[in-house]
Amino acid sequence: MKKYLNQKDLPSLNNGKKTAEKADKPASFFLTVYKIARQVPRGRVTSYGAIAEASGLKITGRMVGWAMAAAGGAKPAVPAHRVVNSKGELSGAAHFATPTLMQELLEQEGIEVKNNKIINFQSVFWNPATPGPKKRVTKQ
DNA sequence: TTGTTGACCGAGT
DNA sequence: AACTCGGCCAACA
Repeated sequence: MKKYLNQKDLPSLNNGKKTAEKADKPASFFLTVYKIARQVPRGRVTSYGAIAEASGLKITGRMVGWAMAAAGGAKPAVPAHRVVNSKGELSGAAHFATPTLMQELLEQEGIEVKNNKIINFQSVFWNPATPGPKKRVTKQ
């Protein structure tokens, strides 16, 4: 599998001018996804779908996962280990340097992982769409 | 160029 | 409870 070492190597970015016909839209959702992922605080996690939703772009969790797969060498680093699926499972663990690395990183941040799944997922979940106080539910 | 495949997700069978 | 399916975008074969 091909790996991207840094942003310059990413496909379809601004310099690629392929998808950048309009200026009011990002040329690629990669950067948007990375930006959101980097806001996840230490000791908290979010989900692929939540990032997709918060991006405001028409992308789905699948695309976020794909972006994460390419995030390996991105600078600044993307805390991809803090992104799990909607059930709190470490579905991306296999993509790390070692199959156990993702879990180890999470445990270092005080997150309990058992059976490839986060314990107390609900309480450590961090929603990028509502990062602040959890009042105000502007959902339509 | 067309078709298949994802670190997904929720709704429908 | 297990399974399929549509939606999304880009990369491969």
